[in-house]
Amino acid sequence: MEYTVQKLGRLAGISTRALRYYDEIGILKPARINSSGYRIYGVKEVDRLQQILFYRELEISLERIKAIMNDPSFDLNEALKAHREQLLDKRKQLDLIIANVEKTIASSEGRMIMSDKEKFEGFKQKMIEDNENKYGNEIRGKYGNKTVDKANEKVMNMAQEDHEEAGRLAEEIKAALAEARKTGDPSSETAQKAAELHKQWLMFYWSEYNKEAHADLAQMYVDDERFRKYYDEKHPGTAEFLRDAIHIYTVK
Amino acid sequence: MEYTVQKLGRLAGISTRALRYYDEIGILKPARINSSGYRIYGVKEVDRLQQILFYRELEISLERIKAIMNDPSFDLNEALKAHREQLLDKRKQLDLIIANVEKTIASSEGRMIMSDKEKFEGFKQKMIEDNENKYGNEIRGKYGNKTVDKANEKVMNMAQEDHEEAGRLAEEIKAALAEARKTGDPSSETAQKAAELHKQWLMFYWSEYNKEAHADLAQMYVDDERFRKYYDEKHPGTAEFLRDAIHIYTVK
DNA sequence: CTACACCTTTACGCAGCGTTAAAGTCAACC
DNA sequence: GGTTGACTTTAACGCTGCGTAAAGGTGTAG
Repeated sequence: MEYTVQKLGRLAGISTRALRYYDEIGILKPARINSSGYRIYGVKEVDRLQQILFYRELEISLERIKAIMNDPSFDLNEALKAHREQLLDKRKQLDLIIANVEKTIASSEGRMIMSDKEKFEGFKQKMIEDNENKYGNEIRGKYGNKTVDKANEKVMNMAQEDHEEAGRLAEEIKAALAEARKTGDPSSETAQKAAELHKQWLMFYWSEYNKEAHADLAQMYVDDERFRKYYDEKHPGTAEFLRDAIHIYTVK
Repeated sequence: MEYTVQKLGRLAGISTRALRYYDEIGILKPARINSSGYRIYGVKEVDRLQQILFYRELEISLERIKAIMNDPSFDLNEALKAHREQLLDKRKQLDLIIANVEKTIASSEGRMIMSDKEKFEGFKQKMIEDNENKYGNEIRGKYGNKTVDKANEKVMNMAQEDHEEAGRLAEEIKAALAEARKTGDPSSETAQKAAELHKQWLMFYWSEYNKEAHADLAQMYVDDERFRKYYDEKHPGTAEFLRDAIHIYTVK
């Protein structure tokens, strides 16, 4: 069977330009050139093109493909088996990404909540690791994995309504805190109410309440820049005020 | 948390050049520029970059990503669903290519014949031309579709271990054949053992054994140049010898 | 004060083609 | 045998997503 550029292109699903380019760079030369200068490809070229496409599917550069295929020690069978393995790996990766997209869809429809980390699961990027280490691990080490992990777990699986409810609670806490700060007294009634609200809010994320952990968390709000920023946004010192209120609350 | 180019690059697993490029094309601008002209990125930019990488993994051009992320009426949900469809398509195509590799392996081992069209299955989005293969169709007509198709099906679904086991068997057959050929007698014990091994090997690919089909296949090994080549590689006449041995084996 | 690792802009290079442009070829139908 | 229309050719520039200098400024540790 003989093919002109377009016929081979249609057969293989690539453009005529690509075939001419392959000729140009010497990775796939036609079997012969006819009297009018047309490129004519034969059976061997078809097979070679198939090989090229296999490699290209693995995102190997044409340069390297050429080197590989011109290597006299090139073992077709071995190469094919390697292809199979690599393609199976690729499929696994793809499955991860598909799972990710599905989770993201669920998340965008409010059926699920994703942690930032989850959002990027499936992408080979090592990513946040370094960063996670700086803060995440530090805090984990200090306050224990269980507390943080359980919170994460619950946050991740929490239904949307819960999230909204928690959001309302968070607003209430903010309001109560703003009110309480005017008194300047963390043991005041409003301050203690804020601490109580904070406990309730926490219970959306923690599986079980524990005074010590609550007190530790309050300290974390002061120690960790990101948390502190959240509370101190409008009124500096709020994080510390909340910590004090919670510390009083937890020993009562 | 604030990041310079290199820090953010390390965080996200991309180059500083890429970050400058993203700034240049306006897809990701730093939160601010410090007094020395350094790019400083903040939390929002980190999130945005993660989004960008997410889209990029889905093989969307930066141009489109930019449009997507700048368009306030962009429907995330719709886009995600479209992405999912594309990814599922991609997986289907990948499965086709994997099946293609499996078939090509079978073909290179002489267990199967592929039409030119088949060789590119999975690479093309659409199958357009019916490009008839001289051999494939001929032999299908001659020996029946069922035999060949069933073999294909099984090859495609075959598990890894089976494949390796089959490979070992193929080696055994080769060895037995080489041994048997010395006797020159296809009815000799070693020749019959080779035929028996060949049957076992076949059973990796056929769903059920059938003496007639086995005998037909043996004849095919002689008739078809490509199969014959595989067996005659070292010792011409081996294909015929095997055929004779199998013919004797199948009437026993 | 000196390393040295960072940062900046400018600018050319590269793969793997897509895309004209200008011109020749082939088969079919009139 | 002439025209059409789908094919082919070479030559050349364009595009994306950066890599890779080059030439210089900055930050900080020793």
